[in-house]
Amino acid sequence: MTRPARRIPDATVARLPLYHRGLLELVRSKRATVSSVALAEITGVNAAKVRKDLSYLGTYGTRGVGYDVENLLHQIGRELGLTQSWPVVIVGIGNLGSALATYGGFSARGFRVAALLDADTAKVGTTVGGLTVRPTAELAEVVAAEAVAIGIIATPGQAAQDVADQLVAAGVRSILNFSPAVLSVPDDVGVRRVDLAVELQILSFYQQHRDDPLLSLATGA
Amino acid sequence: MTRPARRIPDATVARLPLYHRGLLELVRSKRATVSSVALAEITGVNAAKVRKDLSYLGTYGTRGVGYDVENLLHQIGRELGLTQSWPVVIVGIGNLGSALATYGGFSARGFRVAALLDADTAKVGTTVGGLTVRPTAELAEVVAAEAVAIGIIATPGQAAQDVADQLVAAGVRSILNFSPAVLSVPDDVGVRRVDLAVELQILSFYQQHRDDPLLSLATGA
DNA sequence: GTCATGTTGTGAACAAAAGCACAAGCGGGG
DNA sequence: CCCCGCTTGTGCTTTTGTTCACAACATGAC
Repeated sequence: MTRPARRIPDATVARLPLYHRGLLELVRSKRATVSSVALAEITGVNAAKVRKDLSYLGTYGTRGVGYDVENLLHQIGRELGLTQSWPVVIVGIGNLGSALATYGGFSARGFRVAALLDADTAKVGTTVGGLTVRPTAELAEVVAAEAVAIGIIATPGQAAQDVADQLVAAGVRSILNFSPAVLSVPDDVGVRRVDLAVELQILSFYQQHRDDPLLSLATGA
Repeated sequence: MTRPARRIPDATVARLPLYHRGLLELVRSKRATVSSVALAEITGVNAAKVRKDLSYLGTYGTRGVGYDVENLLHQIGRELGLTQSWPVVIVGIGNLGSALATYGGFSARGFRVAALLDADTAKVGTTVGGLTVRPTAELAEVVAAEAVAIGIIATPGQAAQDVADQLVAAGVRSILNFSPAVLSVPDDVGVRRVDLAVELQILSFYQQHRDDPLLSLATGA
C-alpha cells in the first residue's frame, strides 16, 4: 500500500492504458514475467520510456528478470482506478452511440454501461445492446441511482453543451465527448474529446508532407 | 504560394484541425475576421499558442485587426491537404464501422467514403450509408480504382494486423486504427490509433486522483 | 564462490512544447 | 498628421517530455 509520493506526468498517464492492455494479453498467454524491452515492443513505446513510466508507480521490477506480469497489471490497474468497474452513461444513441453501447471491450477494461439516454422519443424504449433507451430527462435520476461518474456524449454538436451541463449538474465529473463541439465545464470536471475527422486530418497532413523535406511522422503506432 | 520553409511542430499539427473546425463555424456565422483571443476561446486553446501555431503557416494576420476568416480557413485547409477530398476505405463493418460509414461529418471536413469492406460473407452485399459492403478480397482493386490513400480499420483486434498488411500492400500510406491492436507497418506508413477504452481509462485516472494532493487535470477541453 | 549475462532504475543531457511579455504595426478619430 | 487602442508575431524563459548510458542488482552456470 505504499503510495508513490511522486506526481505522475500527464504523458505517462496517457501511456498507462497502453501498458495495461499489453499486460492483459500477456496474462492471457500465460507469460509470468516481461522485460521492459518486450513490453516496449508490444506497445510500440521506447523501452527506456517504459521503464521510466513504470518507475513513477513504484519499484515493481526485478533487475535481471523483468516485471511480474500479474502484479504489474494489478498495480497499473490500481493507479488507473480500475479496481472497481466504473458505471458510465451514454447520451445520444445514434450510430456512434449504438456502436459504443454494443462495444464488447469495455467490461474487460474496467467499465460498465449503466444506461443509454436519448432525447428522441422515437428511440426511447428501443433496446440496444441489451439495454433499453431512456429519455434524457431521466439523466439525473440514473446518475444518482447508479453512482455514475463518467458520461459519454455521442450527440450532434448542437446538443453537446446542453447535455454536458446536465451531466455536470447531475454530479458527473468526467466526460468523454465524441461530438465536435468544444465543451465548457467547471474546472473540476475532466473532459476528453475524440473527433474522428480530426484524426483523419492529422493523417492527411503527414500524408501530404510525406515526401517533403524533413518529414517526421508522429506515428501513434 | 510562398511555402513556409519552417517545419511545423507535431503539437501544432494536432491543433490545426481544431482551428479548421472553429473557422468553419465562423464562416457559417458570417464572421469576416477573428482575433487570436476569440479563436482561442472557441477552440479551448491558449491565445499565445494560437498565434504561434498560425505563425508557422505564414503571416496571415493583420495587427490591430486579426485574421481574415476565409483566408485563414483556406490556408489551414491547404496545409492539411484538404484542397481535395480524400477517398477513404473502411474495413470492418460492425457497429463501429457502420457508425463511421454513416457519419455525416466527413464530407464537410475533406473526406469521402469510397468503399466499405468486410470479411464476413453475411455482411457482404448489404447496404450501409448508401454503399454496398464488398468482400475484403476486393481491397486492392478498390484502392487502385479510387486512388485511396487512407484506410480505416474497424475490425476486431485479431484481424487488424492482417488488414493493415493488405492495405499497405495495396498502396495505402495512412491508417486510422480503431482496433486495440498495435500495428506494425513500414516506416513510410502513418498510423494513428483511437482506442475508446484508453480514453475512458485516462479519464478514470484523473477522476480518481481528483481529490489527491497536486492534481493537474489534462483537460482536452 | 565467482563470473557472465540480463535487466532494472535513474541521473544527466537533450529536445520539444508552453507561456510570458512586449516591440512592431495597423487603423480609426480628431 | 498624430495619437491611441488593439492585435499580431516572436524572443526568451520555464516547464515538460524523451533518450542515453550506466551503476546496481538478480540469477544461473560452473
